[in-house]
Amino acid sequence: MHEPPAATGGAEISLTDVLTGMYRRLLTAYGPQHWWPADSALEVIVGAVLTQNTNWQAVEKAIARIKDRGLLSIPALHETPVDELAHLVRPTGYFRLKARRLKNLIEILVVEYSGDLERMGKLPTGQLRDRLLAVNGIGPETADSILLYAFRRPVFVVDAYTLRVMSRHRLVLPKAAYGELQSLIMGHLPPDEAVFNEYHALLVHVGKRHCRRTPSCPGCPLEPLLP
DNA sequence: GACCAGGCACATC
DNA sequence: GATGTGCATGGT
Repeated sequence: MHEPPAATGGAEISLTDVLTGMYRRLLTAYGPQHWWPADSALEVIVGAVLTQNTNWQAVEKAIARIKDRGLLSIPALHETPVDELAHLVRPTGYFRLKARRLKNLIEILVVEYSGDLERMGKLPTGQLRDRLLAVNGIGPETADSILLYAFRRPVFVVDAYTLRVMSRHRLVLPKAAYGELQSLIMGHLPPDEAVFNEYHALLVHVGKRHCRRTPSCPGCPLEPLLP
């Protein structure tokens, strides 16, 4: 994995420089995003499942409903019937599916780690990721969100906004696979959990406002990015 | 009334 | 390996 040699005229820019420059521009324009908006690691995990293909406002409602009933704990979620959980997370859509997915995750937490997130957190990052991915309903983005925002591992989370922003700026093709974009980014940035945390949040923020399929992007802090 | 939102699993070719 | 489809509510 080599950086392109610096051009004699100083015109060439490495991917590391591009990614670092994007990060700096976004942070300057928008400031720290304070992600993940949650009070506990368990809340991050629940939110990560509920936000699948769903806007965050709906997730907040659902989490509030769970909290209001005092069910935001591993034992309580484990005891809650799946139908009752489905009712609570209804605002997020796919509610039967998501209730089942939450139960799948809670089940392995209880059975394999005594319902103790800290015990699960003793696994090295690679093994932790594999274990999460083996749960039905936990895909790469959900697993990586949990790794980064609940377990604070230096893993870059790729999502629809990441792809939108990066492909618009020609760093990858619009149809790039998850792992392709993730390894591109992680291969060119040092593994810094705090930076990955902030960077992903900033990409979501800018992606909601810009980088859509429009010819120009007035007001975007990333424009112009590349020559 | 479309269209979108911080995906994923599964079937089919 | 690539592509298509079901899952579903709520806001704009």
